[in-house]
Amino acid sequence: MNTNGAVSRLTDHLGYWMRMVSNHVSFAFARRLEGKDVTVAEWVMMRELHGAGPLAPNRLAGRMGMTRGAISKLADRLVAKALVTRDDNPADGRAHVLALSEAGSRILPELARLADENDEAAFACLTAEERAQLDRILRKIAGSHGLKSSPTG
Amino acid sequence: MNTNGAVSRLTDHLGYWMRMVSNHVSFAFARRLEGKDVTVAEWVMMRELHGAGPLAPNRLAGRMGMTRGAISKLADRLVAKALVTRDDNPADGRAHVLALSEAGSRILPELARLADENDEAAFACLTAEERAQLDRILRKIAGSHGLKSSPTG
DNA sequence: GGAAATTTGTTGACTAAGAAACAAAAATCG
DNA sequence: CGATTTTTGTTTCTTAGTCAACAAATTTCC
Repeated sequence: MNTNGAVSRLTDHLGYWMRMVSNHVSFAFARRLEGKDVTVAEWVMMRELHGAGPLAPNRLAGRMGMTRGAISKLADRLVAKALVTRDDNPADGRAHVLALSEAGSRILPELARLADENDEAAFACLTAEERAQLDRILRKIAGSHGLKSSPTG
Repeated sequence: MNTNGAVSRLTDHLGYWMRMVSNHVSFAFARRLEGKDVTVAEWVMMRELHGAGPLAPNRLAGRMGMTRGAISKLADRLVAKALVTRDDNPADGRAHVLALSEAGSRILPELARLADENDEAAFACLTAEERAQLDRILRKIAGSHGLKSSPTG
């Protein structure tokens, strides 16, 4: 393709459709989160803290594919909303420990339900076999590129 | 899934893997564009102007899934780099006409080549059949949600 | 044990986007 | 025609990131 200097069509790229669909799913989820006073990035952090337990900001940065600076400010917001707690790490004077607060734990299932619904709605048009294929293919790509984190942007 | 109030795993969501892979592809492309002094959003606008010919900012906003404000500033940057021209529309005193400049047209094939290479590299791990499946599935999802624009974010 | 290097979290400057307010031009419609 | 409404692009303010500089604490390595 594109061997003769011609410019291939934008829509020939799998990456184009990937971005389109991915963006749609993210936007749809953001819309669902409206009214819960939680952003997608905030939900990802809460979800991460739920799944992995209390974590240092540094570890979260790695898992979420964000910089430490971004995590610092994101945690600020969640602490301000009282959904996450930030404590000193007694074992290391530099480090902190971020954890879900009581209130955070309480609303998490509701947010998770919205996430489930969003995923369900986004891929409702696919047959079970197509979903399985998509799942397998996406995991194969992720595996082949060593993707383990979950970038938010 | 999640019928008993339990919080399903984050990685159970197709949307999770979609975002992960999509983000990776976009990041990889941004890396390829480094040194060309062109951002991904700038490339998308140039590509759009190449494919559809001169366009009003308003039309571009629709096609690119961005606000008019964002297009205005994006065009500012491209005009400053002399890759795009912005002229008054003689037929409508409000409207403008954005078009690829001579220089923009000249570097576009090189950028398109980078896009092709990026797509190729991103999905190199897939068999021809898997690519066809992925392409079909993504287009099916996009079609079912009426996605026609190409959001940049 | 102590100097140097590294790690950790925060901060400030910057960037790119969205939302809303705006002015100018065009379209609508009595 | 002329008043009102709509469209168009810009601008301002806000948001949410990155990057780089930084201070404090820890680790490394003689």
